[in-house]
Amino acid sequence: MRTNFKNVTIGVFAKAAGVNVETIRFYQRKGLLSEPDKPYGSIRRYGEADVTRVRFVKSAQRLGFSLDEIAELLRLDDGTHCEEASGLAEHKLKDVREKMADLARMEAVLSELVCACHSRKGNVTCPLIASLQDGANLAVSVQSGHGLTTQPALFSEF
Amino acid sequence: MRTNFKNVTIGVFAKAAGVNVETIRFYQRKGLLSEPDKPYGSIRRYGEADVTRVRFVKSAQRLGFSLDEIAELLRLDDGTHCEEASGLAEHKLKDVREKMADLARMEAVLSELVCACHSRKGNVTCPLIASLQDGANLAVSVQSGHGLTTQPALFSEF
DNA sequence: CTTACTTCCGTAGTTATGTACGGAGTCAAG
DNA sequence: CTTGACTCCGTACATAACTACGGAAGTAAG
Ligand SMILES: [Zn+2]
Ligand SMILES: [Zn+2]
Ligand SMILES: [Zn+2]
Ligand SMILES: [Zn+2]
Repeated sequence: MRTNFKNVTIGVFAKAAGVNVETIRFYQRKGLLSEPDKPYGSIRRYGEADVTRVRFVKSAQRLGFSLDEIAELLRLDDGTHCEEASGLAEHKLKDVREKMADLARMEAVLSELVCACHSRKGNVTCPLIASLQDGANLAVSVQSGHGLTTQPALFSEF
Repeated sequence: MRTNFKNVTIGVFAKAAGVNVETIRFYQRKGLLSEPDKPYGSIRRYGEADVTRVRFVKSAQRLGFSLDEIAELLRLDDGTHCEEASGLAEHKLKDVREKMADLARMEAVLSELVCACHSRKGNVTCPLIASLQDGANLAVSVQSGHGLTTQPALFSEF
């Protein structure tokens, strides 16, 4: 294993974790990472556990968890709260599926518009622009609940 | 038709368009909406065309276009630029499909984790938390190109 | 004419996730 | 002992799309 760190400085640690030094300090401010003590003077030293923690954050982030939600997951870090953890994951899974449905709707409308654009014959006006003007068939109506970063709160208001 | 507005004030206009007054003014600053003149004094008056314009913006937004991209679409508003318009829509469609693939990957990993959590027997540690710790099977690796609002730049850095 | 509601305009705040900057202190090499 | 790289810390900036605020001025009702 090359991940055998002990008492390294923040620069080495950040590089090992694959993030910016400023990101480390930002996570510390957010409480996602603890600020270790300074054993040899006035500089903090980091170890393997810290790299693991950053890896945790980044893994969860890839699954769509926000930093606040990750903080919540980290409070279950001892692994004895299977119920709570899987509850969070199920909630997130629901969010992911809702977002997928939203995107499927967008996909349908967009591909239809592109198709209409390509097949216009002597038409004067672009069908795509025309559709956006009246917005008739564009009632995409994204869910926009909590969860994954979405388009800004889009309720179908017409 | 109840959409027969003429010379209404910004408050009525905003309500008719289904947005906040401040949103109107924000769109004007961004150049998405023009600031009409003040025929009867020192207050601007709005008409049906303005409502149509806001509807355009909101429709395009529902399809995943950003305000900057919508400004671009609005420059093709005369409908004589079918090529350019469909080009933009095709690009956006590509973005939407990439995002769908990203979410499909997240869905797979998340549902697997939830399943593992539910089927753990006498296991001491929660499989979900454990997986996040080492991040082995979590190489979700979201595309994170330009386009739809996504998770913050997630490249698989391990 | 007064009161209450709008409008106008500029500026500042919000949220999420970082990134960057500036100055002071620290550490190791030469 | 000096130089250069690094760390520490607080603060400011970046992005997108709004949202809110404050004060002056206009407008409508009574
Ligand atoms: Zn579990
Ligand atoms: Zn949710
Ligand atoms: Zn077209
Ligand atoms: Zn793109």
